[in-house]
Amino acid sequence: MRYPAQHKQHTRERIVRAASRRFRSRGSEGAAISDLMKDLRLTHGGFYRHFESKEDLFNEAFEHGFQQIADRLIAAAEKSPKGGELKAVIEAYLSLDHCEDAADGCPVSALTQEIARHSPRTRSVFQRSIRELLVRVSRYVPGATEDERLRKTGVLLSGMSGALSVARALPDDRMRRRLLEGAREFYVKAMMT
Amino acid sequence: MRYPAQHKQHTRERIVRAASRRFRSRGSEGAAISDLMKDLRLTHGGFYRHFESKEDLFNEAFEHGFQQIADRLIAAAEKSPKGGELKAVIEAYLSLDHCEDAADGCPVSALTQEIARHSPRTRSVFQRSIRELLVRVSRYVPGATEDERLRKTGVLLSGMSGALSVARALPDDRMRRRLLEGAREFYVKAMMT
DNA sequence: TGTACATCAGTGAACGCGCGTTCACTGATGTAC
DNA sequence: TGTACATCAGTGAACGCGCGTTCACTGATGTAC
Repeated sequence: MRYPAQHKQHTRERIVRAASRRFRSRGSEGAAISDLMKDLRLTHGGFYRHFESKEDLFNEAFEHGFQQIADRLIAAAEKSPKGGELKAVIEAYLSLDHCEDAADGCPVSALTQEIARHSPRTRSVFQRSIRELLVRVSRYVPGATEDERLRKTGVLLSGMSGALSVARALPDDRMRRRLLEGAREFYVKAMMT
Repeated sequence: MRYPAQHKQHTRERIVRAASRRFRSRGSEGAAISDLMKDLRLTHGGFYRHFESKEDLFNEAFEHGFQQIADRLIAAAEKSPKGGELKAVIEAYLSLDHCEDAADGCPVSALTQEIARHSPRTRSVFQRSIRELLVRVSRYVPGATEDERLRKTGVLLSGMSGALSVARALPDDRMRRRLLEGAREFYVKAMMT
């Protein structure tokens, strides 16, 4: 059957959103295309009307995740009291909420390790995405020059993503909370100076 | 044919070592048992004389990787001048060598994200392994109490693993070096106080 | 000491399953006339 | 305005492949006698 003009684009966006969640919570190999399509009450055959390959979807999906986490960190900063923006960013990133919700969380802490093993194409999409994230977040990070702020933001975000990844792998709730708490304190203190 | 008494154990250890390297460089899904066994000039059928399942091997393999990285960091500390131990640990972890050699590198920066998606059994092996690593490395980290030193070590190692994972995913060599360098400077400075 | 049998690490074919991808088909709506 | 045809998002069976796991078999050496 023939669909209204914007129908196709709408479906495409729904696929990206659903995929982005699934990839972040299960990894790219843990999320099958037929399951993705089932999420949207579609069948797997139609997938290839929208994307050339699973890898193409993967790339778009984590790009979308990068925008989502940037929006979220910026929202946290903007609603915090003047001067507390960076602290708010750190506490949002290293929150228990973020730890427990990988599906809507930062792609860096969910997918970096497998992206390192993906194709050059995927890795360059990753590089572009993370650079944009850094640019957007760096305005809350102190530093004499733009360059210095970007550098510090890179260290901060990669460091926090490591803490979050480890926390998610720990089965013991207490140990997980202690790591997150320790990391929050550490980065807030170390980044303020 | 029947083999000498210690033959079986020897083969088992060879499998663990080969698997440990392969898993760290390709992930657990990227390393097939038949390839692992081929590395040792054996066939895949014999694998199950040594391990109950691939998951069991995976667990032993990353445990082995944890010991390896601990040995390496301690060796770096021990051969550094008095008072420079922590700096040596940080610079060894965040070295370009370590970045380029995931196969013999730290399992945290190679496998944590997928371990978070593995079974509780695997995650508890991970927890035990990382705790041992922290205990061994914490003696070079300043802090008033053992507890404080462990905490700081956890933040440090998880943070460095994040920087290393991101660096490995970046396709651009310059950006990778800058991140590693920035992280080295940051952690050396922040951890000394 | 010699003989018959047991052992068991390793072999390689086979099984079963999941999954990415392809493809002939459907059928409601748009377009040409 | 009405009719014939084209379009194309979505369907679902089928294909091909990789891979974890199983299993009957091999054959050199150890053990029982």
